[in-house]
Amino acid sequence: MFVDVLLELKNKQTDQTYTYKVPTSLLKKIEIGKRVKVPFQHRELEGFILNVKKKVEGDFTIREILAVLDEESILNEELIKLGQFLKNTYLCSLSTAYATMLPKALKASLKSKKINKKYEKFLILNMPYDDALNQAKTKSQKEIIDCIEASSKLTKKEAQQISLSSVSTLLKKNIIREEQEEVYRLEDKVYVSDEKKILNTEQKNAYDAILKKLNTFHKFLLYGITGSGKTEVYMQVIEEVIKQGKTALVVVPEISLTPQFVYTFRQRFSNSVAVLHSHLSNGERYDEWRKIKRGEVKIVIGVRSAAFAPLSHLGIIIVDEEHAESYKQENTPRYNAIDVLEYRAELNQIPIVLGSATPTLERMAKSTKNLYTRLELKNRINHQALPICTIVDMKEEAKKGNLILSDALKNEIEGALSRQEQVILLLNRRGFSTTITCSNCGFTYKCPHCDITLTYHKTKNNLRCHYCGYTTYKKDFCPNCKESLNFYGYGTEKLEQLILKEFPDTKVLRMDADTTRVKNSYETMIEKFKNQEYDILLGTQMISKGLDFPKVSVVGIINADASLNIADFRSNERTFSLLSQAAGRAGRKDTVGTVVIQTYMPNNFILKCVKEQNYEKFYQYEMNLRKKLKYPPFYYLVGIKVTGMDYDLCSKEAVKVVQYLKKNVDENTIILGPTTANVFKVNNIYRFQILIKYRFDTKLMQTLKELDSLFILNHKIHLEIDINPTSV
DNA sequence: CAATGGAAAACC
DNA sequence: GTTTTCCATTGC
Repeated sequence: MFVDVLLELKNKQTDQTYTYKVPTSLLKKIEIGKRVKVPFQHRELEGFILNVKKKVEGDFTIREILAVLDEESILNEELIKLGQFLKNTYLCSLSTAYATMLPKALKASLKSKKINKKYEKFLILNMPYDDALNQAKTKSQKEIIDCIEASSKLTKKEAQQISLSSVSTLLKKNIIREEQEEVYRLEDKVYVSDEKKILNTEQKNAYDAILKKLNTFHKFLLYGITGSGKTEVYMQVIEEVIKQGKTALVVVPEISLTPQFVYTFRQRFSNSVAVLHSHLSNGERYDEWRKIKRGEVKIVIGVRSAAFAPLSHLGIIIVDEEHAESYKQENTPRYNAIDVLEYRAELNQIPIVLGSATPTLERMAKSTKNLYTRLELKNRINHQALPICTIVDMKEEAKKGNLILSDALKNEIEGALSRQEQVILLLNRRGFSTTITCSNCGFTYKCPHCDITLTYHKTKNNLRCHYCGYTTYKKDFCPNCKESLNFYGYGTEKLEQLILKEFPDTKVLRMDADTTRVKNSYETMIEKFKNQEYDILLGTQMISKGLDFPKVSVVGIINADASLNIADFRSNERTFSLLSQAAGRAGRKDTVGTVVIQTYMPNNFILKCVKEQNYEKFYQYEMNLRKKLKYPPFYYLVGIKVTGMDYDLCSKEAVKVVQYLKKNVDENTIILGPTTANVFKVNNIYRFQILIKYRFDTKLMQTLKELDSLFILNHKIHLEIDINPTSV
């Protein structure tokens, strides 16, 4: 018997299976999807069995498998197909695909130590209770025996808390023995059960429409404004799916910031929920993965990577906040979780529901062509009023000397604070000031490795590059001419300082990449703000996703222009969605919220749409623009980055890539570039980019594959192909 | 004509 | 990914 093994080398050169012979001793253990240890040149490597066969063709020496590493198969038929899907769609190697799909604990890593299953030791009586009690000498020994008898499983840890020495005495005398059992690292908490809510007409219609399509592959777009009760629709559909003996996969943009969402599910479905998010340790993630694999849970809630959760008997897939950009992975494999999930829905012949208050233009457009069935929730449950939105002209404010905080926003903050309500301020830039320049000689602090100015962080009094992490210390005077330095631009640190100056007695919580580095700090901060330990929450856009605080009545957008001015075809969409989401959060329970948007472009059309909360208007405007500029949903995009340490070589190769493409793609396909990337040097690596726009091109995929293979062996130039990039 | 070094190919 | 092979250049 022979097996085809995919080695754990993520190199594209070795992206093929190698054939090994199975020694008779291991014949019984052989199964597709298990990992094996094999000899490869002078080393031992791990790999997956992808095929079992009786005959071998081809001219090469065959070596034998050394060991089978798994008791149960890791990759089932569906996961194997998902890996191939990733490879074919995003042009990555198969081993990279599987490495992305599986928990890191399953990878053979030489550097970090291996992550194993966790075991807990339990104590068990070695003889009848009465005999044990008779043999016990001391009071604490008797107490331990009592405890073992009383509880079905007493852990060694618990017993040792009574008396460490007694435990060891009892063990030595063989009165008790210890046994170990595999345990999961994340404890299951007990939740108060939550009653299912009665759906309103709109929700009921959506619910009915989805139920009608259970057990068929069907795509839904659930377009419901914030507070319209999408979650309740999801939950009741899932309830029905579980009743039919199937499972559900729910994908969300970021769990740490939506504890409420998970909490509600746990209340309703108690322990049949597994959660996969980015803040789990490798061990915890491995445990959750095994729970899912073993069929111990009915529902999985997770972020992007949960698209690969090994659930069997899938009955429904739900993607919440469909417009979120975190569904696209920005490094290899550059997959989009929604594409993967749609493929999975098709494989399983089940419905997929994509929900959003501000759907992406692509999906909204497809729903008008009935490629998605659109379900609409136009009203907020309980008919809560939408927040009042004000646009403040910062040009006018600047004349008054208000560069960061407008009078209008200051008044709103004051009002909210006096009513014991909370405030959220959004500023999408961390640090204190973005540029430090000498007005005398023009010196500016710049990163020596990147094409970017350094951001000053006052709390640590250092200057940092937000691209490569380079850090240096600030001198008090210009290092060039000894004159004094000027600070330009502002970030969250400066805003925090200003707020504390303006409102001295308030408690301000700053959340950005700098304050949330420690594990669980997101969760604790969000929890503390919710418990009203703070009055004002300020932070970068990490706080804009899925915020749900009943006591927040004022949301301030400090610099709305920052996201509008980004040179990217999606910046309008991003801004509209970001501001609408933030606005939707203000005043959710009984208060009418206020949103203040500060801008230097008060007449901007997108901002007006936000103010009116008019998605339709935004949609029409933006679709027009996209059509004119030949962007999605009218054209598909492929981005290519040519990078390398040698500027000239890089530039030459980028030109060659364009020439190659022009020769080998359909004549209607548009190829733009090469141009230098936005930040043309990062970490001393120069970056050129090429953009492909196409509608139909039967040759393109094949051409891209060939192009990719041309650069596999080139160590000086790196080529990265991004299929359907979310930004350019 | 051997020694050296970097690129390409092979690895089952 | 590491090791082996190949080939051209360099050194004496």
